[in-house]
Amino acid sequence: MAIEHAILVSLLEQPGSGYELARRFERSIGYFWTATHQQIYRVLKRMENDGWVDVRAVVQQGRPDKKEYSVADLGRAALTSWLHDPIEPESVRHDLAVKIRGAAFDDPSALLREVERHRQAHADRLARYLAGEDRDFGGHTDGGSYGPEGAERELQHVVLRGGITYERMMIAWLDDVLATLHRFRAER
Amino acid sequence: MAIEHAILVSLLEQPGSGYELARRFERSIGYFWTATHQQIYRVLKRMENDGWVDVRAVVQQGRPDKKEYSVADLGRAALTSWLHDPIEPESVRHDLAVKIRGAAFDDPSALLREVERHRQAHADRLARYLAGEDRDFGGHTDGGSYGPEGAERELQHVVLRGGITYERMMIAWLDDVLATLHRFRAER
DNA sequence: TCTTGCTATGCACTTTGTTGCATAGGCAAG
DNA sequence: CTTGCCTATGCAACAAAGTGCATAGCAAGA
Repeated sequence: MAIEHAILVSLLEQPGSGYELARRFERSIGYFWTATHQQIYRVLKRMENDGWVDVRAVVQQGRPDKKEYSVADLGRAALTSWLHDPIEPESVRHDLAVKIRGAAFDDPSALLREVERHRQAHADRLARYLAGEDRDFGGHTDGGSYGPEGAERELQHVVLRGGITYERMMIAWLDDVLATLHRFRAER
Repeated sequence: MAIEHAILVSLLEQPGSGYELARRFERSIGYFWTATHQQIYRVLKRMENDGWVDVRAVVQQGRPDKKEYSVADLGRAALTSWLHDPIEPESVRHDLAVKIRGAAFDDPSALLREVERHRQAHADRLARYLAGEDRDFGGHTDGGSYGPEGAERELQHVVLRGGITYERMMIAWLDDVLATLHRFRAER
């Protein structure tokens, strides 16, 4: 099982609607898990049927009403049980690596541009992460915002540091790839 | 599209049977793409119907006969076309990161063991990668083996270096996670 | 008022991936 | 000669995920 647990964690950190969850999956949680809104609504419905979450209709002004979900006891229990279950170390899926090995059988120039694009995308993500880190975990104690505190905050931070480390690694590796491709092209 | 291209690249590097491909997906290609044999056989059949690959029955002694697949012109063209198509930077799926954020709502001791297990798994993988690097790309010119040469070899190497860099990063990050969890536990 | 855009929710279809099961040849050890 | 293991291929059922489409409230500006 999978996305259910990411949703449970997100709802424990902060109850919210499907729409809000979808937006969190574009940032924060999205650093290590992606999900479309269709998927989220579908899973939320199932979780509601299974009694994992409670729903509350929230009337809003100036925008459509929404359904706010929060974690029910059954959901909390399901999460705890999952947290105690060992999981397999993730298996990666790197299309780009396939392309790189495929470049041996093709003109490398197109790949060069592709790798540069990816490098840029990772540099952008890194910048976003660093901005987020400064905003949410920078030294300043923002009296106005009510973010999570203590352990919750520290654990969010260490996960974000993971994202930052990952992006830095990718950039370094893509530089290695670029250098290799340039060498390869020069040889022809 | 996805696994088709990984298979095409693998078959270009070296023709082989479904069984052999499945084993490559446990090593080499498996560093950045996973696939079960069921999946591979299914896709190979489709690729054969589409004329992407050619089949040749190979009679073997001491073991069951096999079907050796190699890339046909149509497959080669399909690969080239894919190589020239831009792809989206991969989206990650880190169950462990979900668990780490979930640990804020649970006893962290269980997670501590889990993270240590993962750290060990990554250290093991790193050791395997490094051994493979030494074997296949170490300075020695092994006159007896006929590995790929030139660009193909260099590109395989840079992908392997990516795997090595990734595992090193994961180990470093998991150490950070462990330290954070220890601190969290000490605070209680 | 018409269009654009954001909030908000959802269905239907298709593709992909996973799990379980089944078959079969041959080797080696007990 | 039976059991276990490796090679080798495949089907069927199911679960998960992605893609496309549809609806609707409300606001702001052209």
